[in-house]
Amino acid sequence: MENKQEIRLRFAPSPTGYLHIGGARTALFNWLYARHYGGTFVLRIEDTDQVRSTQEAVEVILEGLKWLGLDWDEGPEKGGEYGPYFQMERLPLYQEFTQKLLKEGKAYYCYCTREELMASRERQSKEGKTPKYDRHCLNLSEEQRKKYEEEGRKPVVRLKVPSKKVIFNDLLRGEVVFDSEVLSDLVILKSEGIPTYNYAVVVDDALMKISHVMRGDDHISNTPKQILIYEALGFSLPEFAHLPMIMGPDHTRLSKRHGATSVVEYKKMGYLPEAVVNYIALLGWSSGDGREVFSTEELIREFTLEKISRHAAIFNLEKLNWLNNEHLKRMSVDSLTERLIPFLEEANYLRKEDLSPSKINWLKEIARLMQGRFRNFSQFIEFTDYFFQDKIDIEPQVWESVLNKEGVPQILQLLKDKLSSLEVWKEENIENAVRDVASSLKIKGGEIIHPTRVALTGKKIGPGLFELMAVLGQKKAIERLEEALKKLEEREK
RNA sequence: GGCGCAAUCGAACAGUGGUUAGUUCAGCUGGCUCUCAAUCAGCAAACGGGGGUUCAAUUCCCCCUUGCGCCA
Repeated sequence: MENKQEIRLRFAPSPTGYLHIGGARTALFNWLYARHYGGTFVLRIEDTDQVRSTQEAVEVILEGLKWLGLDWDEGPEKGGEYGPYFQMERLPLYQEFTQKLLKEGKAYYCYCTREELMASRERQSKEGKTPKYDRHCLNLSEEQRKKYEEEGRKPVVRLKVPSKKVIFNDLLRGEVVFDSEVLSDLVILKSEGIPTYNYAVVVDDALMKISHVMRGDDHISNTPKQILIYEALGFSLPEFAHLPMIMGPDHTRLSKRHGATSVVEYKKMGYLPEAVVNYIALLGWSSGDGREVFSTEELIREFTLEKISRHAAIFNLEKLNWLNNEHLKRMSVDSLTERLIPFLEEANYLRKEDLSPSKINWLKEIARLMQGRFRNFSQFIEFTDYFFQDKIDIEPQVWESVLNKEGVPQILQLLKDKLSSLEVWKEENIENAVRDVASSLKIKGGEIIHPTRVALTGKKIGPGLFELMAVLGQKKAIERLEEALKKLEEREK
């Protein structure tokens, strides 16, 4: 009890692509656990797949983690006392432990070629057995070894797998039992001296003193192999917890087919990182009391293993949209405005150098009007174009259904005159003006408000008209009314 | 094919050996005479099947099915 083990978790992605939603969720749960218990979060890059690993992928993964706010205590760009944190820089370590296993007779060189292995496998299948390595090279004589070497064969190293039941306790699922009889003598070091996945993971997790291995449940079947390696190496076992997977709406593994699966794409689309974190936390975890909107700090506080579910979850964009909106609503107008600016620039709605204090105040007004009325910043851009562009487009359908109607020209004409004469352009005065026009024409407010909104914004929906007009400004409002009147007149002819 | 993991409304989660099986998203209906993508109210919607154990099973056990994964 006295030397209570330090809590250390890790996220160990392969840099063969972007950081996808599933990987992000695994990273998040490890990070949350580490942060909740005051442990250490390690990032390790598993780049032993030399064909598919790229430097760009490393960068994109780091970018994704940083954007989500999942900071690591040890790993790339940070270092740490258990480095290096790239597996390709750890090759000598794997060699060292392989030599040890070889010396102890727990592993052996295997010179079998692919063809020989396939032939053996086929033979076994024919006999109705489950194919596994036939241990042809287990007890090679020096002579035979030399002969193979002379033939130019490059050996792999295999672990001599003892016959036994491998039992481990999964923190989420309880006892899981595998019979090692179904396992072949697995390759731990490939002929080029590169470790296999299962071997590198074990050496690294052990050397990096990882206390809890938390990963997707697609690794459950790898766990017995890894345990055998731990045992051969004489390392003590970490705790294991296998998280349920995240699937696409068609219940298949999340992939490009399902649209945006890269975390960075959500950044581009204008989702808040804290909302994405909140959402993926909800994929497999719950507070138990029905609350769903959590800040990242709250997640750290509340996160425990007991509340993780065991079955696969399906990624649902609708719910992310809702959650993003909830986070948006909880934001101050100031920080909302700040987050908006990069997207406004991207859309060419403004330039950074034009950001005067008065312009920023105006942006804040727009943000205040729109807060809660959009799901992500891309949508904000789409919904607010009329504030930023000189000309607006009115969809033919909208034009027909709202503006191209009997009485509308008269209404807009009257309103335009009335608004032109307004000396103080503020919400209250605008509302009075509109209501006056309505009562002088003996029509309901809505009959004037709807066509006016379309004339000014090109949209049938949006913020309350009077506050919208106040922010839009007198000049633009009148110009657009004129524009609409002109077009209506042309239609008449 | 072998082995493993899982199974509650369309989706995400709660929950219980006896409950009108709950919440959120989406859907639908209605209110808000200023629209909805805002907001409020309401409706609909689930314990995969079969055996046990038990007075009683959605809940515990077994089998099947289905889904997913790993290996081949």
